[in-house]
Amino acid sequence: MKRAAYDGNVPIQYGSAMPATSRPATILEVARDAGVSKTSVSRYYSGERERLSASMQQRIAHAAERLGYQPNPMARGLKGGPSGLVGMLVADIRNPFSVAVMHGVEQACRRQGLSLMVCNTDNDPTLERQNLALLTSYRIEGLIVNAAGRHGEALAELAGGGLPLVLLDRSLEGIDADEVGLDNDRAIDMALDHLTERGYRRVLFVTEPPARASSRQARMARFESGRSSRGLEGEVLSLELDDAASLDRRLSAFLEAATQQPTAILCGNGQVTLAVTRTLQARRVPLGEIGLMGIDELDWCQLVTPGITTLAQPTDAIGQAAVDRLRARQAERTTPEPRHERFTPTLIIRDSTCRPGVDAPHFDETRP
Amino acid sequence: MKRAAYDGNVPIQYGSAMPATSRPATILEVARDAGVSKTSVSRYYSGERERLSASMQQRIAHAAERLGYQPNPMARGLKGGPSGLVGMLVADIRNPFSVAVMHGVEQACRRQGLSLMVCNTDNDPTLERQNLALLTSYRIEGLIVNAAGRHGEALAELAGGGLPLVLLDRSLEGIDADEVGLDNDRAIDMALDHLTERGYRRVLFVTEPPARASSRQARMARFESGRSSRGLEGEVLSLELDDAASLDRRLSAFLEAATQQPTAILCGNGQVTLAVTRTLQARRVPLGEIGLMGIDELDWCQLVTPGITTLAQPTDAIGQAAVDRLRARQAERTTPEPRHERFTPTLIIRDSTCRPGVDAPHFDETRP
DNA sequence: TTGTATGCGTTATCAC
DNA sequence: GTGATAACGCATACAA
Repeated sequence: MKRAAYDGNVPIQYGSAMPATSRPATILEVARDAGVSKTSVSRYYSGERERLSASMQQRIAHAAERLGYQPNPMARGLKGGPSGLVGMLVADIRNPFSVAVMHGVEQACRRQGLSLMVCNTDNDPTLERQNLALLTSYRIEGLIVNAAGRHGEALAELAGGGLPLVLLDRSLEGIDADEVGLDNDRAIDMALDHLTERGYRRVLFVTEPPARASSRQARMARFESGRSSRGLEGEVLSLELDDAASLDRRLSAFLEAATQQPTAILCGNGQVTLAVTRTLQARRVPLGEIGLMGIDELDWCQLVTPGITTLAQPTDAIGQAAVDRLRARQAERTTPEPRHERFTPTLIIRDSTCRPGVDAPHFDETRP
Repeated sequence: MKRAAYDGNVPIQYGSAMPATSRPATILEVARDAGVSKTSVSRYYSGERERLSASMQQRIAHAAERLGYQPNPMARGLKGGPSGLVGMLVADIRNPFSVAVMHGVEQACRRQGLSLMVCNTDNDPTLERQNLALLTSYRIEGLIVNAAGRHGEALAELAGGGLPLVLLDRSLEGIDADEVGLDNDRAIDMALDHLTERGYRRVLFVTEPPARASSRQARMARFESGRSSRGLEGEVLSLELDDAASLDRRLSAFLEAATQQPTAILCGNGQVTLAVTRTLQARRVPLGEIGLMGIDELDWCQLVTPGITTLAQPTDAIGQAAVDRLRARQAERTTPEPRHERFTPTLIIRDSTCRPGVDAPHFDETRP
């Protein structure tokens, strides 16, 4: 059934590329305007441009520009074609590390001609499920997950259903998916080596509860084994960061314990570093004399006197790798062996790990 | 406008309910399984549930759950129905302020049963245009923009075409859109009042180049008028933040100028505060003696000795207001008078604006 | 209350 | 090379 609006006289003379109506132009309108069939226009936009005659290409290009035509991804998606969409599930959008990786993912997607659809779960399993449903409903071609990881079943099913899946900074049992993230063992080793070298003999590892995140477990486990193998004293402190009072109490208890050993604190991630630094400052704890070191580099780590030593993750590379894995999975029809890609952090030494009178203050290269 | 499909009344179940095939179930399959027509299933999910008999509701619900059915938003969108999608254009996803507002927007959307699609433009006009095309191609029902604002034409066209548009922290000439953001005049006044009260008589306002962002212009203009009306000395320093050397040079020139007046620096936004703080620390400038104050509250402002005084924006409220404006525009068919919503910041006083020997050190309530 | 028929914009399968 | 036509999954007038 033809509608009058489509018959013949498509309005003319738009200066710029602007649709006639508020509604975007359709492939049919372009076809009419160019005097060709829908099929040809479709071919023009579906990578079969070479199979069209030069004159037809001209006409289509011209008409499309005049009408401001732009293929409708909805309609494309309906037909089951590639959506050009990659989904990403982020546990906490306000976490700078997540944002940094997201930025890397986004850049990589752009280079591949893909669009990224990000969903924040706010660490809420319900939201995680809803967002998962939303993403799949848009027929994403791949999914990058950096979320709590309850409901592994849902993810497992998606992966089993053939959706390329990459786990970021997480691993999930029984899931056939690629993993990309920090080399946690290496990171902890680097941290312990550095602290040992600086003369600290007693170390507290502070982490958020590891139950829900495998990377936290990995770091914690490596810390324990690495600490004892190096003959260091110390322990692990695992708690929710929103409970500032508890953190203060337990941190103080550790620091005030009767011991002569030089003491340091190692923070399991950036959020922990923030919370711990707050507490230490409130207690007027002298940084350096009490060592402080964190995983994840943040804007302010060089600003807090005397500068906080960190292990910086290569976030852009991690994001890029995640997208690469997705593409690789997409290319091979056969599901390959799940592959794990682990990145080595960069040690940024500042004076929070410089004991006064023992080492000469380190020159902070990141300082202007 | 009905939007029953995603209002949360329909639990989306993974795990127990999963289609046999990897491809999601369609409305037709549910209809078959339940022994009813497509239409009835459609009605069930389109807010006309009450008009169906109880037994039919039962059968549909059961079948849908068994098959893991979930309406396909692509197909829905094709028919021109409400997409349930709100778009957001962000200039810089790594800017904590933008992320904070985004989080507020997201929460508000969730409460309204809307989904949010965020696009980062990385301050790149080309990307801005591409992302704009992407968003519109998904038939978003409203657009929240916090981006550079070149290509105002494209936005103007969209708004003219009836797309509800909200400008965040920006205004664009000749655009008929709502605006939500900080009350810039009030913020600057509060800052100048505070600095004056603390005895500073000479103030430098540091801002990124205001050409592309109206809020920067507004703050700058108000600063100039407010400064002179208060009889304060000072000037405006406008520069790109990536040029650290230039910032260092010009900042030093200002501070070292021969004058007896107590001097302070006011930072136009969080990014500026970060860059300026870096420079001051490198120069070993004593904060407080030289006043420092910033617009935007950041994680680390309380950590940098002796704590940086800031004006905190109510980011959640701003995000919520943006979505509210969108809904209001959506409701009224007639385009109402563009409305501007301006929020008052909260002054968080720390010791970077406490001159030694003049005021007793302020007790920082944000410190534990 | 429930079902039938049609169109939304696109791509794939044919035919010419 | 190019074009007609049938799906794709859903919503909606319209019919019963």
